[in-house]
Amino acid sequence: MGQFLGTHVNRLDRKGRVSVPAPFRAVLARFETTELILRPHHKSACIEARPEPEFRRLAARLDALDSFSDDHDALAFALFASAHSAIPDAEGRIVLPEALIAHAGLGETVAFVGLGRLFQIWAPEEAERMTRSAVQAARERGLTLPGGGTA
Amino acid sequence: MGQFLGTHVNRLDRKGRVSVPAPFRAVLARFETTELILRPHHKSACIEARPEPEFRRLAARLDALDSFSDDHDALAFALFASAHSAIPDAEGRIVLPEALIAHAGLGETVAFVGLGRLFQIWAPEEAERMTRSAVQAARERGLTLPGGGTA
DNA sequence: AGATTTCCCATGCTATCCCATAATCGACCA
DNA sequence: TGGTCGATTATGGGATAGCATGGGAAATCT
Repeated sequence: MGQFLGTHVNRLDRKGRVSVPAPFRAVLARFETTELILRPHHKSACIEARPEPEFRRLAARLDALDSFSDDHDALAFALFASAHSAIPDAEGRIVLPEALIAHAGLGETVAFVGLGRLFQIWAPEEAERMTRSAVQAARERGLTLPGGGTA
Repeated sequence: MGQFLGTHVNRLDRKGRVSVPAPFRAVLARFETTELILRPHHKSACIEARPEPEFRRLAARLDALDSFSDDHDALAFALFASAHSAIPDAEGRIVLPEALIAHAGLGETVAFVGLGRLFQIWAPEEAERMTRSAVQAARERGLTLPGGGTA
């Protein structure tokens, strides 16, 4: 399995630890890393997690910009300043930083939502609401993928 | 045979397992995979199943969209968040996730409906009704296949 | 030293594998 | 052409390994 798929709800314990779903860890291995880069999503109340190589790919796009421009600085801040590194321990758990827990409004349980090359961490209720509205948007607005027929 | 053809009714056991029809497994092999991606259909009460490479083809279209747009996020959610990976075991069975069973309203038996490059899983009664009405709709509305060419 | 974090071990649970049986299909032969 | 045999398929149940989770001990920082 090469991409992050599905929604998995796990428990966030008193120490701020949570098990990364086993299938996600398998995907991580496919990226030939153990390291995850966690960032607060710039719009939504969730944490965005990428395998380190994938994050690197994203960061590489910065190089296209002039390193002395204001745009470059702003983007660099957004990308790096509130990012955290996390490596699952022997049991497959990571600790979520306080700041990110607050940003996502997480409680006792958290939902891991697979999104292909990355995944997000939501409060379970919010994750379900997002999924619902995304599916409905796809249905009503006829959102479809470019370059082809019906999904 | 390179395409999923016909309708096959199999039993869903207490553990949520069901045998993938042997001919379908043969088609899967043609795709050079053992992995299936299962998703709830966004409109109908059924499960949609694709060979992993076929799903990947679909997902690749997302890359055409700006990765920070709202449309991209919504689409990614709709596509990935409720997807499940399934690999037939040595006996050719897969387990259907609880959420998908509920979505499709499945009971003791399930119908596998071949649809070419993908197949769907329905409650048998619904499957029969669908094929009936689909044929009728095609006849009444004079539906034809796009892409022309020889009959 | 106190507090916080990381590592390590223990446990219940669930999904996965494995084997055994039954039913079906197709082939081959008379 | 009808019947029998063989092989593959579908299905059921039990064993096993992996996973999520909780608590405690060692290590680290301040």
